[in-house]
Amino acid sequence: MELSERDRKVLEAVVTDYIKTGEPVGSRTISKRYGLNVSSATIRNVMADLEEMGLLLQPHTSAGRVPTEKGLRFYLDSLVEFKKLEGKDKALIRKAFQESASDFRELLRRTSHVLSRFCKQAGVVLWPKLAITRFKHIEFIRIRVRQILVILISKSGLVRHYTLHWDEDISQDELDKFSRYLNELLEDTPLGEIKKRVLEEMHKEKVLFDELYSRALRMTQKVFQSGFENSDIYIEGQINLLNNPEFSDVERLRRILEAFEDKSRIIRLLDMTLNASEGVQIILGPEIELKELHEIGLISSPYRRGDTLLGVLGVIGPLRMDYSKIIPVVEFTADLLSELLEEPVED
Amino acid sequence: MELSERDRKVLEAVVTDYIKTGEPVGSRTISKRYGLNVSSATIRNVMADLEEMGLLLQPHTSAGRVPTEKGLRFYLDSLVEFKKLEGKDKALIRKAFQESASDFRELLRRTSHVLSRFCKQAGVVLWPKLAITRFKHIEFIRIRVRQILVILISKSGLVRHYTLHWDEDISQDELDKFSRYLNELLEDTPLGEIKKRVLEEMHKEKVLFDELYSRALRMTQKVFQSGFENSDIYIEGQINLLNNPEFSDVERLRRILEAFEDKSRIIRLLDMTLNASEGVQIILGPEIELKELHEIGLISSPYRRGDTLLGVLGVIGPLRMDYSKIIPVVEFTADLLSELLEEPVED
DNA sequence: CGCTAGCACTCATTCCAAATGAGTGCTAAT
DNA sequence: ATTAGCACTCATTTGGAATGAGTGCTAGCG
Repeated sequence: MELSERDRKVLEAVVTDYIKTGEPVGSRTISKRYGLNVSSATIRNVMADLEEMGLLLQPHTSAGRVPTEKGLRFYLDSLVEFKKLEGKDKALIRKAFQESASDFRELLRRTSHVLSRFCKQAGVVLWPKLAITRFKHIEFIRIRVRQILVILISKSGLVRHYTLHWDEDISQDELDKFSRYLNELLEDTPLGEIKKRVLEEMHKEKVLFDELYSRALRMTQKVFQSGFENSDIYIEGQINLLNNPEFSDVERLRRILEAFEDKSRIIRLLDMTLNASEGVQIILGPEIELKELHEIGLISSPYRRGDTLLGVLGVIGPLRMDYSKIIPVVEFTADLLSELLEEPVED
Repeated sequence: MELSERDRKVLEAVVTDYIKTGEPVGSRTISKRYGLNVSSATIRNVMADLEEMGLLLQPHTSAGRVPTEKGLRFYLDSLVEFKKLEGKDKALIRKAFQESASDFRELLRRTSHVLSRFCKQAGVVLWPKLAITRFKHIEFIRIRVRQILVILISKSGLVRHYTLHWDEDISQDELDKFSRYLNELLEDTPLGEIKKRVLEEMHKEKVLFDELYSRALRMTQKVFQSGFENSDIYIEGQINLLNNPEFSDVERLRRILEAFEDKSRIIRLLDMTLNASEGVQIILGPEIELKELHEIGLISSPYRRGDTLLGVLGVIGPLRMDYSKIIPVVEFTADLLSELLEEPVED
């Protein structure tokens, strides 16, 4: 597929105009408004070529052209020109963050909020996987007979808790001993390695013959098997999607919102982009197999603390959205969040 | 306002039919389908009377009648006949609960889910106010310089946490002393009374001259001032609202969803019903001053543990919803949840 | 006097055919 | 290679007629 300079210009014009208006765009519009200095007839010929290549498509004879998914992808990969984020906007985003206390949760929620507000679409943030953070503290609280509240705190201040049902009753005193033992044993262990670490420990002599230790370890094992696996996300600004004319059809809208209702699907989607690569990524609905998400696009970027990737943030909207503006916003926000999460040196 | 038996029957018929179809209902429909054994002309006369009283209303000449808010209220207060919940349905609801582990959060989330599924509207559950539960445990974890993670656990197993910024750095050792002291001091105190309790303690002699104690208390004071106030809710099944033809208009839908986006408004609404009275309550949008909620109705009931009201659960939908079915479901679910929360005697 | 059959009237909705206009593909001329 | 010109397509708009659900009113009946 070789495109001449002019072909590319026309494709870009079509995509740009389509993104702006949402309507099929005709040859006359392009020749008049996009400064190619050729007549509409010429544009028509070019457009016919592009259609043959599968980059454009006519909803019906005698309508203008609309980019296909392939056309969009081409545009994104090699044509899109980012609008530079103005200092003013940067300042605004910065300011939106300053309002929030630096509680971790609050920070992430804020992030999804900022994204949704600045991009006028749904903003989404994937929580860090517990597995990548390090152990700080564990606490067992006896809530009632055979029911134990387990609280796990990671070094970075993430808190998870979970109610454990145990088949014999254990006194709070004994549970306190559990915590003391485990807090020492597991100090600073990456949470992903806890299971391994516990297994190792279980085979040590001092544990094999000590009822308390081995109980504590068995409990830990159970906790990490079931309780703390799942990630979570924040989605905010779903209403913004209503502004997109493509979703003013209730049936379509329902399909989208249904996909959002079951967060696990979005989580899987974001997970994909987490492991994939650096920097801003764009996923177009039709490119993936999840058919509920057929009509949406995702612009995402990982955020990090220091060298470790923590999670992903991004913007979800219709396929037709203002990529040239949103991409820089997502990129900037990811950088900013990473910066805010940076461990203060003094620690 | 005196209504004859026949008037009431007609009103009931109009409301019932309107709830079923969503269309203005005409005199002929009523005379044929609701067994009043009078002709449509008679019904017309009655309807004209009801309209004069402000219970019905004609969207335009030559349309059928629609109940006004006043009419709806009258229907709810004295006409509605509940469909008894079939044993089958009860069993289904019970079963839906059994799938969930008895983690408190999980239970409440489940509840909102069940409500939304069985009523085909949005289900909502208001978390217990912390203030009404009792103190179980507090823990301070030093996350980094001058940043302390505070974790509060109530007797019933609710967990709240919150990052505190303190103006001097405190070692983990000292923080541990704080917790030990406070855990003993505050054992079983109702959380609503903590501030008072702390103030009292601050004036005791042993505290006045002990730097550690007084610091711990000051910290507690700050924590309870800012951190743990706000309630939370679960809302699920918002998509169900899309099924209601009255919300297929995108503009209306947006107004509703906007109200949901900012949860605090719904919280206030639910709060109102918490303190108001016993049993199932119904709030019609137009009756309250929150104008974003003008077009919705709320059917709610408090849930409890033993004798203390914990929170509220309910169903949010359009004004036109199937009250005769939803009311029993809400009632039953509230009872069931209360039952599930009942403290086991052995504890 | 309450009820009802009948009729004229209203008005939102549906239907349909004609008009509109945006946009195309093709051809012939430059 | 480009473009002006033209015939053609087809979704959308427009407006007037037909439809039909429902009403209010009147006159007659038991």
